Amino acid sequence: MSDAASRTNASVSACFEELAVLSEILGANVFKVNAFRRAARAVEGLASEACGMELAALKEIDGLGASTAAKIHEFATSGTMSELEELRSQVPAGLKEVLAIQGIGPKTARAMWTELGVVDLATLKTAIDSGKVAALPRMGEKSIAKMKEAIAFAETARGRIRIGEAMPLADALVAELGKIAGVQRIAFAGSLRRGRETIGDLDILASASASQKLMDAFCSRSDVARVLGHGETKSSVLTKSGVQVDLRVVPLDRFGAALMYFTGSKDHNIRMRERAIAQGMRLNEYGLFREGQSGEVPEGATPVAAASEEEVYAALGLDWIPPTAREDRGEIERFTPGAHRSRVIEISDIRAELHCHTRASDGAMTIDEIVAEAERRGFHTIAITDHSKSQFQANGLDETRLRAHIQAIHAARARFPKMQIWAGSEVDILSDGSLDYADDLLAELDWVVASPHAALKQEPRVATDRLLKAIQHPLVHVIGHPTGRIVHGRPGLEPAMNELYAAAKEHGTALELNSHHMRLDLRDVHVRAAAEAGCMIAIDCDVHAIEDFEELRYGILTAQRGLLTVGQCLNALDAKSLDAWRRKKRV
DNA sequence: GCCGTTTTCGGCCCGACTGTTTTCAGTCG
Repeated sequence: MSDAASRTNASVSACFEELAVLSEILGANVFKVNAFRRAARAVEGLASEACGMELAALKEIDGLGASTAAKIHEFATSGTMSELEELRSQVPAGLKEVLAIQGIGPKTARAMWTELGVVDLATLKTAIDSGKVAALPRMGEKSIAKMKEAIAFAETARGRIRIGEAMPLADALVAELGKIAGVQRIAFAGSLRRGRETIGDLDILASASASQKLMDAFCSRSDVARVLGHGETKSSVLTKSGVQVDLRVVPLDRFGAALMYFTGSKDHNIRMRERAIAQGMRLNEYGLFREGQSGEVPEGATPVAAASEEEVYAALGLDWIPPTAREDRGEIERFTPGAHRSRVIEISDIRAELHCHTRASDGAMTIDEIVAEAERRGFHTIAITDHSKSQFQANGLDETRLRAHIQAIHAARARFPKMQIWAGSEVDILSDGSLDYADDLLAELDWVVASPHAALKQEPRVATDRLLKAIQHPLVHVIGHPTGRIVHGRPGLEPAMNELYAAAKEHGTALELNSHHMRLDLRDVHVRAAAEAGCMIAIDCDVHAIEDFEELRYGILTAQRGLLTVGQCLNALDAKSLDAWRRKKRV
């Protein structure tokens, strides 16, 4: 761990998270534990690399203080944190997986470790079977049974699922349950509504005149594998595909407060409740309430605001904050009434698709089919960008085929007079940063997306230089999926992103936010940092088949999480401006 | 460990649920 390669924000964040878990097991002050967790999230959401920052600058970051800043500094120079090493030497490594079991918290984990010698899941199971766990205080028959079930679940659980799997499931559920008689309002909440790239479980919120009927219907759906809980206001099921879905029913006049509460994030909610308290109010899932003389909210009090999110935010002195911004990353300042803020991109702003594949390489559509679909969606521009020759497994085009393809694409212009149709390529950025076609051929193309596809485990410095070379190339318009990561698949390259942003701005090269839910690359924090650095971003769907156009919604959610403004998105330019931007690379 | 329109010390979000208890500790979201 002594090379600079692993000193990313993700690894710093993981250290703080581990500090939290280990100190929690050791019985540390819960506020100290929370402070470590908050530091972990603060670093994770940082625009620039924490390890490259000065101590003084680190201390200024919300959620970091003298102690956590010093730890980051130590990590930057030594590759580790001495306090973390100290805790690791005290706590068995396997206890972390014990603490991760649903229903087992720090107190229980600690008791089982110190009193029964439980050090991992295997010793936990042995301790349960031998009856030793049952001998602990407050540990009865039901607790043991639940623990066994939770262990079995943990051993088979899927973990978080990608947004592209969760969203269709949520849409279908909301549509299906919304048809049940008596349902007045229904919506999904949680991290899905915030547009996170992965989702732990689905949260669905409803108001209904006959709550029990809705709950019964929910629990008896055909794709339910197991009912985890079945009450009048809250039910949970596990679907056959292994996804946990929670349904909660709230009164219609409290829907806004509940939607806000269940949308989160937890950190955002905490900030909102703190804000309520500072104004002599209390906020919970039933509404915003004014405190009485005693400082408590009187029983049965009427809320100051509850029916809509807008009301609740307004009563707290804020403009409505979009769910994608609710991560405790400065949104309160941003959405203070009167604060200047540029309009963030929306799906209806997108008027061009600049990265797609036809049957010439590995796509499923013809040129005409893709152009027709783009036109149908109200786009003014489409760039056809099939793979280059090194992508032989994707039937990449050699020079001869590409020249013929350019002719075929240009010929389509006569059939779609209203569309701006560009002959392009998604040219491979080879491992040394050179491109897969010679410059003279690239110059014949209207549009060049340069992407890394192979050698995705390069050292960060090598990867940075490789991508910089492509960004600086005078014929390249966009860097496609810059890191090559796959969500829940592979980490991809870990270049010094700040260097990429600076070079992209200087050379007028755009960076892609690839909308496909498997990629989402750039990711949200990258988009935010790139936008702050003044880069142009292309939001593309990397279309291979007609349904891929629908991936745009995930790209837009990610862009919104990155606070990308309309003016910084290539695909939101009008046809003439976009063409003018393109031509800057063709003089 | 962090933080400040009550504070540089003394607080730190809130409610529900569960199972174990005769009043509440622990966990979760």
